Amino acid sequence: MEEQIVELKAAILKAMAQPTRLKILESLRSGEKCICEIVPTINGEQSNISRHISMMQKSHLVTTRKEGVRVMVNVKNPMVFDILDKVSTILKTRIKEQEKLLNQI
Amino acid sequence: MEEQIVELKAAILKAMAQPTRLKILESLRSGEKCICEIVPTINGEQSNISRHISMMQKSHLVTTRKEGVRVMVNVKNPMVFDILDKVSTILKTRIKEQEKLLNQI
DNA sequence: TGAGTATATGATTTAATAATCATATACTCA
DNA sequence: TGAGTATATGATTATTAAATCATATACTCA
Repeated sequence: MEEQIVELKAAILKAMAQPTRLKILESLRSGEKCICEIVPTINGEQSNISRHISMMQKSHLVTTRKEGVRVMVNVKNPMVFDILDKVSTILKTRIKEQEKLLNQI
Repeated sequence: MEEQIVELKAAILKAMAQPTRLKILESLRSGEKCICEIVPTINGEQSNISRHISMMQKSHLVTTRKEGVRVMVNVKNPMVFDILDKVSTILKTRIKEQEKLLNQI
């Protein structure tokens, strides 16, 4: 696989691989939200969330549009949620395995 | 969603979100490989690859076992490949869209 | 127009990452 | 046992990331 492609793929994953950004994405499962709604939902700092959204926009993970003074954010490709679901499943599987090991003691 | 859970999910994604680690994972699609095989396959530096594999092991993404002097590596949960596939699809979709825009010029 | 609300961004600090070189460790087999 | 191969790791360097505070910008509406 070519270097450029690998880097583009890594960038997509990287844009998801951060707690604050994960929370933002999860909060967008229900659809488009303005930043002013996301901030209290995930209980974050406005400037920090603004930066993370700007980062995800540059990574083509979310789209934004202005509505008056507000900035509406949406996930560009819903397949992102499929990835988040898979990550959840991987985590659940892992925790179940750890529980099994514990029960053997 | 609880902070701990979000951090665990982010850690899983982070373990994938790096070009060298992506290459290592891709090289493991065909199954278990020793590090000495991975190094020339992805054309990387031994010490660097060793560190990345150690990192992915700590993140529970891969498992390793010793076979003589060799260390055999395998992806722990094949669902990781599903995620990589989705990332590919997202990237392809994006590039197709960009092509469409170009054709409008 | 001016107050109020929403968002962006400069500056700073702290921490984490990735790569590289050199070297140590561990195992195998002649 | 000793050479050769495979892997790990300490030390270093350079880069990037994340959070925070303060402030700037932009839009709306009374």
